[in-house]
Amino acid sequence: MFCGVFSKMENMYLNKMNYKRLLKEDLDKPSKELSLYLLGKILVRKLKDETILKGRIVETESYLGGEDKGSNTFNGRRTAANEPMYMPAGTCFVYMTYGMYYCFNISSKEPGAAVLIRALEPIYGLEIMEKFRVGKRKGTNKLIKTSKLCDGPSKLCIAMNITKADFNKVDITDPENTAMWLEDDPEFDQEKIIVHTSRIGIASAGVEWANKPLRFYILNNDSVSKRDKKAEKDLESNDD
DNA sequence: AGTCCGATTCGCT
DNA sequence: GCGAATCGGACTA
Repeated sequence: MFCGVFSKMENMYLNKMNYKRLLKEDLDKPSKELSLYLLGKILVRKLKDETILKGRIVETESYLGGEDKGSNTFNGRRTAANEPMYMPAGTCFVYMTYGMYYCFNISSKEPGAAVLIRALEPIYGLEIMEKFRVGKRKGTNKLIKTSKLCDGPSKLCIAMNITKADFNKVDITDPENTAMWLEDDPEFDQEKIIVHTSRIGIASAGVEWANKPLRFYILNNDSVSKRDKKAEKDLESNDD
């Protein structure tokens, strides 16, 4: 990728009109419903120097409160660290995991529940995303395929420069917040097939909750973090 | 493509 | 102390 040169995808994007910013009422939905609603929506990031980065949400996971053993809020647990999950729908919840990565969630309507944004299809600002991703790694300067820039919950935080310090507890629907927001894409094909499958990385929650179909992704999208071939095959056979 | 492993900080017990 | 909603590199095949 060369400086100042737009990719084909970016040029396509530039020809489109501006999309509508999502409002509080758009996100005021229970976690599972919000997970599905957010698929296809555009996450927009404006850096301090006004650089714009955009990615389409292609994979989400729901974390419920109460009974959900995979959730930080299991059994009503409420601490300073998980407080954003109890805040109004549209509140960003950014936490550190494995000592070195962030995960970005958006809280949903029910107290103690949220949606983890697991993957984006990079749409705009690819060069800058790549710079953030490559810069974070030590050693190699190897280029990263566009579809691999944001194909994981922490990769997308690096590529979009989403940090806990800047975004935890921030309302993504607040018009005053011009650093990050969500946009609708009226041209997104709502008929796209959505795969419902198990969540990633919560085996220690036990099989019952680890296996619940609370992860959702767009079928055949290259930027999905982990495909479930069995679930995809089952969809196929139901489709006849 | 699948599996294994080390990195590294923080919040909870 | 312990373990984590992960990632990338190394290795196998």
